[in-house]
Parts: sequence; structure tokens; C-alpha cells
Amino acid sequence: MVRSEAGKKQVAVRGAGQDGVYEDRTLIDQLVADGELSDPASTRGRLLNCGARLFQQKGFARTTVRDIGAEVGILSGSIFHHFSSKEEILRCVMEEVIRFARARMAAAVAAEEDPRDQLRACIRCELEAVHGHSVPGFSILVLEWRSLSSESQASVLRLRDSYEQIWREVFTRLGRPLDDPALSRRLIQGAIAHTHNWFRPEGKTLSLEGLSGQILAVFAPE
Amino acid sequence: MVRSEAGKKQVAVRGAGQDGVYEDRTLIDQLVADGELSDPASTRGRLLNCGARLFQQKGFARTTVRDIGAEVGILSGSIFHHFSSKEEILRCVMEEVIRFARARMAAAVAAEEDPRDQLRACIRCELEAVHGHSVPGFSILVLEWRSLSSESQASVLRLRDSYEQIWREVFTRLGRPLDDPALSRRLIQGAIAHTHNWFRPEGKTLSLEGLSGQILAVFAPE
DNA sequence: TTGCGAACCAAGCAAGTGCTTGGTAGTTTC
DNA sequence: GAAACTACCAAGCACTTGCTTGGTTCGCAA
Repeated sequence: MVRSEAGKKQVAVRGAGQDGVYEDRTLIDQLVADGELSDPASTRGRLLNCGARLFQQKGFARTTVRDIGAEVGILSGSIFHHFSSKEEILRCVMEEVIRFARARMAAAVAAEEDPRDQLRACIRCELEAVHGHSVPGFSILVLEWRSLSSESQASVLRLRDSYEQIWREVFTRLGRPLDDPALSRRLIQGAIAHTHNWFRPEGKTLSLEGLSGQILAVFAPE
Repeated sequence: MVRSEAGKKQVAVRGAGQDGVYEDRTLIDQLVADGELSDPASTRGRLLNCGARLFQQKGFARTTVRDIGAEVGILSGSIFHHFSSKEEILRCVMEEVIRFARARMAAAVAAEEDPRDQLRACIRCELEAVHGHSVPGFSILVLEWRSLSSESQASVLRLRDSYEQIWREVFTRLGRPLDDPALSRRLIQGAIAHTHNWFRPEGKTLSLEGLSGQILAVFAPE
């Protein structure tokens, strides 16, 4: 709620900014320059970041436009100068989340050659996204899907498919564990998304790295 | 818990009742007689069944007490003669869903001897539950978990653990795919729950039986 | 200087929300 | 047969919700 001129410094590499801002600075800057993401320092960008965090924490229905405005430091009515409706905020959050996650994962896959290592990179990427590192708001894609109108769903779905395509290509190259790469992807997608409900990275017993290995062991045993 | 009246073949009366009532008559009757489920013909039972269906269709937040009352045929205020709050309806729905799903799966497991067949039975059971056959409202357990207060979550969690215990025992007997049965369960739980978002049983390409086989192939390859 | 539009405020509307209150039939209990 | 209880209705209260409206400030360009 306190207006913190925080927009400027955000040099944060690891350790998110006040609004839960993305971490990877160079990638962000590139995407902002390409017009794929809103500038996180702008009011619109801050509304999206705060919205993402609140939607993830409390859920879309339990988050009010007054909540979002208060965190950004403007009144609720002023939000509608930037977005035409509350639902549009959710849709834009989802779109930016997908664009960022897609760019991140594409880079991670391109850094590997062996298909199994590529799968490992995908798993790691999505796990980090689900657990709030690197891509805040990622789990909203699953949790709040039904909060979108069917028109918005169709729009977001097209974008999302370009993200899924990366996964499917990796499973195709791997040729496992099922004949149908799309089906493999859907099963692993559910398994990873569900870790949001039980896995706590701070728990000492199993690290996120260790969890990646276990999931890999199931979907691509050696 | 281990209601092993299993071999009784469960003469499922396919075709739900007016309120989308459970299918397996004999099992239901037994659980009602034991006081584990509300009589689906009573007002309370009908409120729970209607609530379950509406919560699943529209989500908890988007379902109003007026919606529920209208479906049952009473005014919204009268609901609070049976439940102290809207949230209590959700909690009771979840509890009854768990009790029924637990009894159904225990019976299915007890009917098999080979651990791999037992796993297949579990997968089949939970897939049917998730997709609205046999256990209406099952997916509420995942989708609306955050709509419960933390006290209610703790209460439901205890009950739910007795359901999860069945899964863990099966994975323990199977000794696959991971060393940790609880972890295996959580991964397969996510994979199965997520099918709710994409699998359509009426689609000709892949039946629910076929899907069961594919999931089994991943988590317990021959 | 003047004009203009972007960004925001202050106030509030209309529609809904969960839940309460006071009351009334019908049934059961003693 | 009076009392108590169950299950419900009719009405509405207190509050929250997304969003609108009219007006103000301020940077910037002509």
C-alpha cells in the first residue's frame, strides 16, 4: 500500500522485489523490449504483478479490486483506467505468465542436447515456476482456469499451446514413456502442478532438485 | 475402514437419481445405515448432493446459498437450519465424498490379489471418481481446497489420510516406481486429478479404460 | 500561455452476498 | 391436550462486490 518508488532499483537477481517481480533480469528486459511483457515498473506492470500474487495466494474470487489497488497504491476505481474489467486483469496475468515461462523454458531446453537432459530441464523449469521461483503466478493457470470467460479461455489457450509444444517436442524426441507424446505431457503436467499442494521446498527431506530427479525417474527411467 | 465386503460385485444402478445421486445402491445404503453418509432422500442429503454438483460445476465462490436452496426447493434462509454456514456445507460435502470414495476403493482393492492389479483398480476407481461417475464431487477435494478454513482443512485432512493410506499400501506392496510409496502416490494423484481438465470420456479416441492402462504403464511398467 | 490527454481521486451506485429474525404449520412427546 | 420440537417461509439486514461518474492534477506539445 505504501508507495515505494521501488520500480527503479529492482536489481534483484534472486530474491523477488516488493511486488513479487520476476527474477531473471536480462530475460525480462528483453521481453519487455519486445513488447511481450509489461514494464514491471509501470502501473500496469505493477497491477499485473500484484494481481498475480494475490490471485495465487487467495484465489481470483476472493481477491477484490480494492485489494489489488491497495497493494499498488491507487484506489480501486483507478484500476479501470488500465483494465476494462477484473477478468481482464486475470487474462493479462495469464498471458504474461505464459510468455515468460515459455521464453525461460525454451532457453533451458536449447542449452541441452540429449533429449533426456532436455526433459530434465523442462521438469526443473516447470517445478520452479509452480513453486513461485522465477515465474510468480504460474499455478494460476491451473487453479483459476474456470474463472475465465470462454472467450478468454480460447485466447489464452492458443498462447498456451506454444508453451505445450516445447514439451511435446521433447517427449517426441525421447520416445517415452508412452507412444503418445501429448499424453505423456498431460500426465507429467498434472504430477508437477499437484506438487504445488504438498511439496515445500524449505523442507529438508527433499529438495526441488531431488524432486526433479524422482519425476524424471518415473517418466524416463534409465 | 477396510469394509471388505468386496466380492459382492457392486450391482451398480447406472443412471443417477434426480439430484445426481450416487450410483452404487447397495454400498450407499450400507454407508447410510452406518451413519457415514446422509440419507440422499433427506433434505440434508439433498442439500449436500446439490451443493456438490454446483460446487463442482461453478466453483464454491460462484455458487450462492440461493442457488443451492433453489435446486433443493427451499428458501436460502432455511439452509441454515441444517448447516451453520456455507462453508460447513462444503466441509460436509468433502467428508461424505471421501467416505464414499474410500469405501468404493477399498472394495475394489480387496477384490484383487496381485499388487499391480490392485494399482490398476485404484487408478480406475479414482479416474471414475474424478470424471463424475460413481463419486460426484470428488474433484472438489482438489479444486476447492483453499475455500476451506484452516480448521476445516485439518479436519478433512485426517479423514482424507485414511483414503490415501489405501494407495500407499498398494504402492508399498508393489515396490515401484519409486522407493517412497508416498511420493509415488502424490505423483499419480496429480496426474489423475489433472485428467479432469482435458480428458473427455465421450471422446472416441481414448476410453477411460484405455487411459487407466496408459497411466498404469507409466507408474508400473511391465 | 494555452490546450489536451493520461493518470488518478473521491464518492457512490446497483446488484448481489451470507446470514438473521420472527413467525407458522405439522408432528411428536409426555 | 398442552408443550415442545422440527422444518420451513417471508422479509430483510449489514455488508461486500465490480464498476461508474465527475472532477482534479500534471506533464508535455504547439
